[in-house]
Amino acid sequence: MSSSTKRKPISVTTDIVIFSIIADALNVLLIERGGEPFKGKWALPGGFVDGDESVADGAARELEEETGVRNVYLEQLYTFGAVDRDPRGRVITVAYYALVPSGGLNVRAASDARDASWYRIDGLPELAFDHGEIVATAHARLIAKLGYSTIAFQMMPQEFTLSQLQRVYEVIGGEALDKRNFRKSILALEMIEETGNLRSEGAHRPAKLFRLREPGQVRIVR
Amino acid sequence: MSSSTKRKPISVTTDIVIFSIIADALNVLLIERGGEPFKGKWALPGGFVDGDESVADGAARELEEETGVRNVYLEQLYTFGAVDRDPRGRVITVAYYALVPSGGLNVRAASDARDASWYRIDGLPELAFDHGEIVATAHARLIAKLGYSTIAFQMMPQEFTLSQLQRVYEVIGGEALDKRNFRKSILALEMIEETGNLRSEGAHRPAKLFRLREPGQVRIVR
DNA sequence: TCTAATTAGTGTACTATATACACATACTAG
DNA sequence: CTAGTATGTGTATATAGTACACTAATTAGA
Repeated sequence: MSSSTKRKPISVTTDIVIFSIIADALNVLLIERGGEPFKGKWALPGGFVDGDESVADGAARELEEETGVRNVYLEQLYTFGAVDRDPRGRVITVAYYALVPSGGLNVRAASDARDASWYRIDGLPELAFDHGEIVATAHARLIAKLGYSTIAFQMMPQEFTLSQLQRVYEVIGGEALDKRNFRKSILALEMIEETGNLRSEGAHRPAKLFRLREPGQVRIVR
Repeated sequence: MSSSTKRKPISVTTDIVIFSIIADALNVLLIERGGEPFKGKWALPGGFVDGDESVADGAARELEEETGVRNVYLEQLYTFGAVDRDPRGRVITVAYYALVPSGGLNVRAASDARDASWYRIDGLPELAFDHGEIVATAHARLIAKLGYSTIAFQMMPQEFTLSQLQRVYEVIGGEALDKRNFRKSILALEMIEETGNLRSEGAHRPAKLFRLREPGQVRIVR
């Protein structure tokens, strides 16, 4: 490795695309920037990696600082390293994406007085830096992984109905699914079990509640 | 983003897992380290990212410096960011993997007088840094992508026979495939066409040669 | 030049998986 | 007690994947 040439220092950040299903729509958490550059624009939560923490730890720390949640699904997405992606200088970012269960989160309380809010993925404002590209990459990854892994379970609360789970698949996948075939294929995975409880939430038959057999486990299927 | 705290500087490198099929086996290109740390140990080709080049450009540059090849398949793999992965200090690496067509390469000539050589993936020496983990990650990615993309075509020379292609799938996937089913599924992709030429290389019927319709194109299939 | 050896090249029947589809059930609101 | 609404369930069909055996074209050597 070359050691004599002077190298312009490169700063390293993490940015996190935090997904959650809210009101039957896929949402992303954004932070309004308080300072330049891109003051007033919306951006992904994130920040510089400390010298004494791993990149993954930095991402988990930022996630907790912005949302107050721990132990949610967090996966490295891609590293964005264009020369001019940050006007302040040479900054590369290791992007992650996180899945937060529906309704499990009071974001504003945890978000350090900065203006944070959820935006529907199909109604995003203009984003700072290259964060639009990062969100698009994360969205594509999420859609792809829905098809060959059990990642969708990571967006469910502790107890959930099969109809709720189906709505998650439909909202992310963007197409309606057959109820009987959906239930057949989900139950065949043997990832969930009945809790024995029912949920009544309307003028109709109550739904059985299910839980994950091994929370946190994500399998590759198909 | 915090700006007042002093940050220990983080250096950024790229490391590249260069795969090629040689003598019906999957091989990886390694470089013998000439200096400390890990002097004499084998390591992945790679080096520091310059301040005025993108991370992807840095990877492509390292690839060309070590192998002399350009325009081969090169994909970002994963970013390895553990605190203590490099004894010299805080260094994170953006790992890539590359696919080089069989027989298209004279590595030693291009490799800048350092000792470079191919190792079978099932007979690797002990590697420097966390490069063993990087190779394992790349190998897993390659096997997975074989199953849902047309990435295998990127390891073929300009003209190739269907039997050659089948051997690539068999060598990477690690299991024998049925000849008729293999040909049926490959031709159904409509990715290749006959060149009209034949290759005779032994005491048997000559094989039809094929070429990619759109070289460089990689599709997601299935 | 004939025979043996070797790899190339080809189709069909069967099995497993995925898809399409309709009605009874249990509850609430009025 | 009736109307409305979301839950819960099985079967038949279509599609995709898998298993399987022989002929063709060449070279080497008897």
